[in-house]
Amino acid sequence: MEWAYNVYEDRCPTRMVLDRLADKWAVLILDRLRGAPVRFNHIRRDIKGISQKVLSQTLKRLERDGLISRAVFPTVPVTVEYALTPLGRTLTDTVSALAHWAECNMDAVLAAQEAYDAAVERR
Amino acid sequence: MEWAYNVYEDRCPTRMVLDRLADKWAVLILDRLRGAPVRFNHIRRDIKGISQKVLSQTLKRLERDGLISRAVFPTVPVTVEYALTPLGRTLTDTVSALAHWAECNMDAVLAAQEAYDAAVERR
DNA sequence: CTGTATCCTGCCTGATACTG
DNA sequence: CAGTATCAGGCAGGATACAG
Repeated sequence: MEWAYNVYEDRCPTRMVLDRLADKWAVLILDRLRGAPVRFNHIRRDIKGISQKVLSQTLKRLERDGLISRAVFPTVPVTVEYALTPLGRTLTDTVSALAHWAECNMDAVLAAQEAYDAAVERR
Repeated sequence: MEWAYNVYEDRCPTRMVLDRLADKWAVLILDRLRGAPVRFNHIRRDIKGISQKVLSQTLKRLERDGLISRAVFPTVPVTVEYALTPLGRTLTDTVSALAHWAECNMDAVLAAQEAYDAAVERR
């Protein structure tokens, strides 16, 4: 499969979309939402190291991009559930493949880094 | 396919790897290198908008991660060719799938953005 | 041609505090 | 619980100049 001609162009819409996807937190969040809807602080607890601010920002961006939905329940205090939209669901396999690759090839990458650093050291 | 338990942990090696892949320029470069080896300035010209510095940094990181190789030819002036390593080649399909998704669903995302912005406007 | 070095600016982020 | 507002600091990234 080939990309369309304009992926390499600056500011083409495809690049904009790619920009969103090429984000660590977005990838983790999209994967986290693969199952049932999840609440804000639940995601926050699950994805270690993400700040409230960044989580909020990323969720908003993903919602704006139509990848996730936001449902507010008028409980006290309020409950908000995030879930994948149908569009977002078409992306999960791809995104998970990326993360899966990271899992599987982590060792190879770490070994390569050590070899590289050792080679630099010797110079 | 499920991720290993620790993807959600902070500073796990998998996250480190994911960090590298979740980079716009890295994705574009890896895709650009799918064919024959390419020289530095050739990549620079092809990928619009990338600066010399960022290209240099990203290439070095990808080389350190064992994803691409760097071959120096003692011509005058010197010629340097970058190519995918076997390890890097195992990643191209995944990375290209991501970019392909961006191409195919660009319109849906843009439409979602417009709808979102219009909804915000109305408030 | 293929980079590195330096400076400088702007944005991103964390920290903190506050609101509905 | 689910955010927003504000501020300060750091670091990524552009511009420019220079080197091998």
